[in-house]
Amino acid sequence: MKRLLSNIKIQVNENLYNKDPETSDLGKKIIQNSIELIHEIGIESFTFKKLGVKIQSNESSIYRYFENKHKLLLYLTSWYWSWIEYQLVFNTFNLSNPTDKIERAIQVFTQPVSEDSSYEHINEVLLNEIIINEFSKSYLTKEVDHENKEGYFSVFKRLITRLQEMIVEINPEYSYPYSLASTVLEASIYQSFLKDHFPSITDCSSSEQTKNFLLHLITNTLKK
Amino acid sequence: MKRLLSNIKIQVNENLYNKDPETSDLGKKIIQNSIELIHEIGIESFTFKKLGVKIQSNESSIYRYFENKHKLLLYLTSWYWSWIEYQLVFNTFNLSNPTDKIERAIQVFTQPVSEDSSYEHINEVLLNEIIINEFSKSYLTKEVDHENKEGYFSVFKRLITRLQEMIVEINPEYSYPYSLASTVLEASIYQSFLKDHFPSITDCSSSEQTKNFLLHLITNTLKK
Amino acid sequence: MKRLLSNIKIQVNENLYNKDPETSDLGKKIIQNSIELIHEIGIESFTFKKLGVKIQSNESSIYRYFENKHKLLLYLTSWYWSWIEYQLVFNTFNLSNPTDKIERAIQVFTQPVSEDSSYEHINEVLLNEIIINEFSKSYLTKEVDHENKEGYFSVFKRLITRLQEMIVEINPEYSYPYSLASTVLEASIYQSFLKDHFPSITDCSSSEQTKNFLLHLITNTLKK
Amino acid sequence: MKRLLSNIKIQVNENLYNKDPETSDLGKKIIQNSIELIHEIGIESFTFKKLGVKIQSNESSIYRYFENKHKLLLYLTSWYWSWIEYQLVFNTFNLSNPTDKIERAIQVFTQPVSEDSSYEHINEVLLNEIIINEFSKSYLTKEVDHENKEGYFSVFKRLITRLQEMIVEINPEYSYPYSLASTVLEASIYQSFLKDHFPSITDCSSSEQTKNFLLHLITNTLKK
DNA sequence: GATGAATGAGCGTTCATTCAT
DNA sequence: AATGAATGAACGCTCATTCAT
Repeated sequence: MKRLLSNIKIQVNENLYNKDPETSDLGKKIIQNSIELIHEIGIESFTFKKLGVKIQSNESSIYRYFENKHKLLLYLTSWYWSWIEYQLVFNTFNLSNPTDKIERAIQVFTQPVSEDSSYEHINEVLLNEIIINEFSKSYLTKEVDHENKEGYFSVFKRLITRLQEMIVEINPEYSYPYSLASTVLEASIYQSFLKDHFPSITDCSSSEQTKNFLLHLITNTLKK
Repeated sequence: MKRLLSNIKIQVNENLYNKDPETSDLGKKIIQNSIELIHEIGIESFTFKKLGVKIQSNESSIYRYFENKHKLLLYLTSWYWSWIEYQLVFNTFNLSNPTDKIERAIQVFTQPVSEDSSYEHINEVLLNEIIINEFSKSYLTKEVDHENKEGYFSVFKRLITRLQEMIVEINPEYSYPYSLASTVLEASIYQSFLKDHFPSITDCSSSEQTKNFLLHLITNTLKK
Repeated sequence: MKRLLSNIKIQVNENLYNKDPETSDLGKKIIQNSIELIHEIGIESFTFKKLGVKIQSNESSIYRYFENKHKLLLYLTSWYWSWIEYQLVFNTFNLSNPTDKIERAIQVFTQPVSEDSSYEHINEVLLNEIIINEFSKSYLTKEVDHENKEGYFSVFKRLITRLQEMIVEINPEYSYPYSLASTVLEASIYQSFLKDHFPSITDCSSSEQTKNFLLHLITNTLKK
Repeated sequence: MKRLLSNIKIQVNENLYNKDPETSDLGKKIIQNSIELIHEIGIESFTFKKLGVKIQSNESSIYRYFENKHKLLLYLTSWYWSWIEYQLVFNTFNLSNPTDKIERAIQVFTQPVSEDSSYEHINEVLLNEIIINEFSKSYLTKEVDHENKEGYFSVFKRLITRLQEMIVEINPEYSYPYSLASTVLEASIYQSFLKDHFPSITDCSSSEQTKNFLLHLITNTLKK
């Protein structure tokens, strides 16, 4: 057992915000309402102006917390992946059988999200849908390399590394553990999107099916 | 052998443009330069204004061809997938062995793109990179369902269906042929992105490796 | 009996058009459809582009007939007033009693317009509503003095002069025959607008009432 | 004596502005300069861009006050009619003779406007000319019914109602008090326009004459 | 004569952001 | 710390018009 849960309080790279939104009511209001608003209108249409109207506060107040909407999106996605990592570690802790571990991991990635009462101002269900619809936009930018160096994606990469480690445990000789891990995590998001918008090119019409699809994929691929 | 090559001249859904850019010099100039410009600065920063400057023409002239930059992106991605479909069909034509077919298919998806001299005004190499960086933004929008109904993504879906058919040929009992097909095509793009920007979470540092990774994944998954 | 009907064929100041729309099918189509379109969307939203779409012809073709939409509006309003003048002269011809004449005149101005089959491509009913809604915009411009010199409003002024002459016939000593004439003609349009949009500040809810209101106004005012 | 002066501070329907221009220096500057600019170039040519240049401020700042130029025009005309109403009430207050009242009313409508020092940033002389040239455009639109419901024309309608009440006082049996009131107010504007641009169809070459014309018209019309 | 293509100019608006309080 | 006001910049688009055929 190596690293253990470094983020119990769900920490997020502190360069993603000017002022930690967790430290004030306005900050929490910003987080809560930005999740609702981005979910509702999409990140392209989302503006600090509109968020300001929603929280009945001037847009300039939001700038005290986040430099721009892109940083806010990075904050939200980082929080999400941190929260998922927490669940992954928690759920695979103490399991010795590598296959059981992988199964649990896939379960964490594919099971329907339900609200986590520990974080009152965060609606994890909506946040999950934001991940599905907006996460890739957070790295498909011209600034990705710079932002990667700043560590804005480190939680996400650590999550994939954890999955890769489980893969290696099953088959240490497999040549593409990282690629398999990243493909599986991406697929868990992607199939979810297809289910809702392009059902004709997916067989996963439930999270159960997605889980089975990915589990079968991963275990078969790793068979020696 | 069912459908044969329906798009030799690379046809694109005609609702994606106001006026077919293939029918005039200005139109071709728009295509050629938009590929270069989107590749260079990304779709977010890309505007008709900037394109107008680049082609030394007023942005209003571009509106004669495309309603907005989103439609232009859809045009370019549709063109790309149509071109890939052409290669897929061409390369798998007359092959009787299903495994050979799949191998060829994966090769088409993963091999480095080289310029196709048949389409002078289109730089397929740049276009491929646009697909990697921008394709997902073309459907991750609030309008996706409406645009899907309009048929803007039909080429892409048909391509996945072709791959799915090959998968079924290999193992007719496999439960997730569509999901496997869509996952593999998405992975071919995704791993390409990771190679360039997040090398720490992929093992594919060459197209050869991506091909082997996906081929191994697909064949192992389909083993009975 | 002085001037008689100078415009049997409803002539319009020839500087209002580049090419007489009466002389070709396209020209008549332009007139007919511009009346429908201006009536439907108002002169502000009306453009040659939209008219071009409606008549399935390029906007540039319309420029061969009219310099711009303002000239077209002037053409239509001139035509209308010419047509009204024709009816006025026709209806008051041979009447010797000045009071009868005035009554007929008011009737011409206030009675509901019905289509005149002599002019197939012109819908007089719609044109009348255009007058009500758009006529004042044709002269409330910075170019009014220049356009007045060009004679673009001469039909309208001649019409008022005809009414003024009738007023003088009734009471040659009345000091404001022109002002009374112009006020009455304007009121006939204005009350019509109020009836439809500001009913709380008019008592004329029918053309009959408008006629009586104006007739009473004019005759009482002229009483010695 | 019924209602008394409800607008001493010249109130305007608050839906006509985003932010009350009276509450800041920039707001007053906008009002003052928009009056000058609309007077100079007309409402068609008037744009927020040009106004921005004139007040050396960005056009976007003007949007903080007014949604668009049409709303600004409605604001100015509402202000004007409110100011006229104020004068009407003030001048007819305490008069018991109905004929005297009407005379005063007509005088208010026709006398040359002179600057009112109480409102420093408003040039009433120019504003009066704007009314003459642009007021009708404020209601001759496709949105008039909706805007009427919003109450944008209530001051104007109240003014006409006041005049109508005076008319009824003189002759309670007269059938068209509203139409007479609206005709007279409209005529006071219209004759003013004719005087400047179509002198051949008016006899009113001075405000004195306009007053006499209207006074004679109204009193004769109301004679039993 | 009629049309299709192209274009310059500018409109109305929004955005992200800064400044002053 | 939070906010209201102000702003520069640019976006997406339409308009009126001209040119070449």
